Amino acid sequence: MVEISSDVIRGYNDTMILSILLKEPSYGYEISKQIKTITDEKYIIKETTLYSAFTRMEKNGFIESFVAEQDPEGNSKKRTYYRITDKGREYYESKCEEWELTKDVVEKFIQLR
Amino acid sequence: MVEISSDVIRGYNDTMILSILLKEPSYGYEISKQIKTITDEKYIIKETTLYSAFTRMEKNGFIESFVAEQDPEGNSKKRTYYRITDKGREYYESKCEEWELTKDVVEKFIQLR
DNA sequence: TATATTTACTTCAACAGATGAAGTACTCCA
DNA sequence: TGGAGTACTTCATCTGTTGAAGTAAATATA
Repeated sequence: MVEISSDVIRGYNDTMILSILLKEPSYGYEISKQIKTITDEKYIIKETTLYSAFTRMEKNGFIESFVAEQDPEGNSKKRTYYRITDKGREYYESKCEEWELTKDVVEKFIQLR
Repeated sequence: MVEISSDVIRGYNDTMILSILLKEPSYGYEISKQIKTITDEKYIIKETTLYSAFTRMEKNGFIESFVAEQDPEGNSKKRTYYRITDKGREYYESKCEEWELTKDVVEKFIQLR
């Protein structure tokens, strides 16, 4: 079973999270489930990786947080939602461009079978 | 100008070096020039990255070093050459497999234009 | 011949992102 | 009543990358 090493995916955790937030605001647990589903369980983001990415990206102005209740009555558990900012959208797009370049570069050294 | 961030390439510096050593033994300066040429200068490996990769990979048994003279008379500058081991070849192959998986995963989150 | 550039490294300290361990607390279902 | 699931937080540690700086021989240029 081939596994993805963290050193490879390192540069793209933020991009994955942002790509999910492009559609609508979301929160940690939900985003981690989505990443799992989208990748057919090939990649499962670690909790600490995810939450530290939130902190970092909020500091960088790529996302904004807001607290919301799980149900409208307000008698349920609180969640911290995140929404992507314009700066985040720009960053995401630059990462997509970077990916094309990275792929070209890495593939010069990869032998396909 | 799109630039490759070190966090992206992190997992593949070793792979690039090994891919060059697959053909024949080589040394630092030569390998760095080859990476530059092969990638059309899109990626230039930093000296410290390169030499720390050598140390790490030798420790892991992926490469072996030997010192050789630049010309047969032995009156020239010494170089440390590296040669890939069987373990290194295995590692390289596993990295190639991993790459295919990584590419699939990342591309689920990338928007092409 | 003097000097600048290229070749070929080494050492070291600092940094950033990923991660394991551990803990908290609430909800839901059997 | 208790276990699984949800939804996080804190903290210490690790690894690979990097900048800065230094060394020294070989080669090109003036």
